[in-house]
Amino acid sequence: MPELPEVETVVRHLKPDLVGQKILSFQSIWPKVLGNVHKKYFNDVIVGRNILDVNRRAKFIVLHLDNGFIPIHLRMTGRLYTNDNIPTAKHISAVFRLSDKMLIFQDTRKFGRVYWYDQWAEFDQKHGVEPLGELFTKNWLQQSLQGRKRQVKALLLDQHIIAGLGNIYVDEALWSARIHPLISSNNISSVKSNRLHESIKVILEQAIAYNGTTFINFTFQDGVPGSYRNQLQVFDRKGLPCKRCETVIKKIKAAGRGTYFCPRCQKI
DNA sequence: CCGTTTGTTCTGCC
DNA sequence: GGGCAGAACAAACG
Repeated sequence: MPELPEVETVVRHLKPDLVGQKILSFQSIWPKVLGNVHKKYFNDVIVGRNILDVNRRAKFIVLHLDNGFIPIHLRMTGRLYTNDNIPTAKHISAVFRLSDKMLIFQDTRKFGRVYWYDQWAEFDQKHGVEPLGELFTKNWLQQSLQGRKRQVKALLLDQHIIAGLGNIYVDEALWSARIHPLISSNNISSVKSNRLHESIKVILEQAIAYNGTTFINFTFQDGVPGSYRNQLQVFDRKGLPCKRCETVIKKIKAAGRGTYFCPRCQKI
């Protein structure tokens, strides 16, 4: 379940491998892998094009071509990696044949999708503010919370508002800022809002530094796994003592997701 | 069969 | 009609 730090990690690993490569062919193994474009058109528009850059927007890995953009969403179980040969692994959704390697999209549950946009703005405007970008200020967060009456966890998971946070890092950030996941966003004080702002930034930056968390069995091509799992303070700690006050961590449903919090540190 | 996962899409309520 | 909550959905697995 890759979130912002995991997608960022994938991008940083793939970028040197992909920039400068030419797309020779594209093969969709899983018929529904293309999200917003037909196979024939996609083939026509990308074959022979060069990869100029690779970056991240929200939870998308974006290949920048000289005539448009290929955003790839991993959803829950997607993996993107390069390989010298045609892959023999199971659950391959798609393969890009490049100048001197293969780009493999492997996805056990097949929720992941590949998209096509010829205009950056059309893709970009679908997503909210980047929590590590310049627009994510203390003021912005405070107004975004104050101006709505939504459960704060649901608000933070809403990709149209903030782009890139998922279940794990929302729970971590709310614990760190001592905010109950179900509190209505307009009832969050400016002190807590500022604390949340800081928590989100620090947690995401640290998770990136650790190459992310959430790939349970994930290793990169060079065998390095994401190790932020060892830094988690509250997620997946149901029944264990809070690391701040030793109260037993509870698990509830919030925004339809399993949600971990400390009932003493995070009061409504 | 059920629960779990993400983000989109829908339905229904106020 | 907007804002919101919650359910359904796409798929696979244990």
